[in-house]
Amino acid sequence: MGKNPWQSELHWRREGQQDRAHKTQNRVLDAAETLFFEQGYDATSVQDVAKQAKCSIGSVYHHFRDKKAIALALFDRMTREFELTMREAMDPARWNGAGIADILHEFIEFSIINNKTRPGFKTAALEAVRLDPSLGDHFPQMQRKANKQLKALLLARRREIGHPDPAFACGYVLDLLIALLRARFDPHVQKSQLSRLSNKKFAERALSLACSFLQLERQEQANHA
Amino acid sequence: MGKNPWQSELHWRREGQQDRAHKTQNRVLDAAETLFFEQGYDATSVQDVAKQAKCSIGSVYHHFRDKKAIALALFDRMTREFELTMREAMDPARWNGAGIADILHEFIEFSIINNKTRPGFKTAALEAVRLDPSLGDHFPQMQRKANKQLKALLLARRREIGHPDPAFACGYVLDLLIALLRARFDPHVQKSQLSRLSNKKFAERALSLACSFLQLERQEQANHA
DNA sequence: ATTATCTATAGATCTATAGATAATGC
DNA sequence: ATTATCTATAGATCTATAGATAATGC
Repeated sequence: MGKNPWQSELHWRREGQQDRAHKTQNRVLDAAETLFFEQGYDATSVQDVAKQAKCSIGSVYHHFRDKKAIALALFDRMTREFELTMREAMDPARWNGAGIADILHEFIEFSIINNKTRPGFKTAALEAVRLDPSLGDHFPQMQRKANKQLKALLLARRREIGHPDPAFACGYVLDLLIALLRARFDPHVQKSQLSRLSNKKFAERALSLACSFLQLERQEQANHA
Repeated sequence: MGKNPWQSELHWRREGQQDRAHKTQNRVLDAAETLFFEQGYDATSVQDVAKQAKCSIGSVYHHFRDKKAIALALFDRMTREFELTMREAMDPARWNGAGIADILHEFIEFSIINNKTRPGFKTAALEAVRLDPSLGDHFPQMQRKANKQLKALLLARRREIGHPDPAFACGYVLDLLIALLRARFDPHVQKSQLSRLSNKKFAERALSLACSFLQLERQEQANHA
């Protein structure tokens, strides 16, 4: 019997020893990412995942303890990617000389791109939490952390802000932008006037709304873009 | 064999002849509304629904052709309720003497209440569309219609609006409010600063944001509330 | 007499495992 | 020698139906 293969760092995924092991695991996760997003976790059978990953169902179960483990490993993979991106993006050094408008502009652009390339992120997170409620705080916490860092970047430039309560205003503006982005990109949401605008126009309007709410004084827009 | 019992107006639901038939059907739909919202359609078995509705699985299948039919009938029931409410709420006669701020205030309050009493509405709609893609436009169309009527109510008061493009501004403001409401009430969304505000504060801020975007001239707020 | 309800179960998945076969890399 | 892959299948649901029993209301 030897040691329990599931007692690795990620207890739900086998620690592969060969090269093809890692490749197969990633193919399985890619397949799951696609299918869980398109059809949902419950409506996707492990057989479906195996087929899409071009391997057998036995192989899937060799690498993942059970179906749930696939979803959890997928969430883990996405989380790592997201945190890596955030660490880079939020580095204060990157933003020397940039104004609030620049930062918000970049945030909007980044979110638009991210929503296109990783449409299944939110779905995967929700599924993971449903399957393992002990994860319940992980995703919100991660987002809250990103929000906090972003807010700090803005507040470091509070001289630009005309709003009487800069701390509140920054938080509110970020919530507002996130809400707008979701309204536009979440496929679960009705198509509205927001989705009829071009990406460019949408970004423009969102930015100008945010700037006017903050009552920015010097509109030093996009001088590094 | 007689005539096909499913060939009624709602082809997925049996036309009940007795009193208890209607009661049972409604109990089944109530059960489905609860369980589909809590666990999702796929994760809920027909057995679960029968148990929650306090009837047998055979009874469920007597009234509904298959599991899918339950979800479609539920969507149908919710849609009818929603349209009825809308018809009343949007009646222009109801709004004689009211200003834009009054209307928006009421819209926000109504949405808050509705989100509490019918949390499963959106979920049910999404499930219905997933099960029968030919319904794909029904829900967005309904929302678009409601939006249009609301927009008309606002535009009938365009004298109050200072924004240079009132038509665009009204559409944008409604999208904005809907996005904010979703960000606050959609359980699928992270808790943010928005959810930490009290309902009253939240409504206040949202309203004031909307009014300032429209550049309302006479702020005749809540003179009938 | 007709309609609604119940119990029991056939048949179709779907998850997960067992055991045989093939590939890897020390 | 060890690790990964495959095929075949046991066992657990879950959907949907058949057929018997009970309630309704003309």
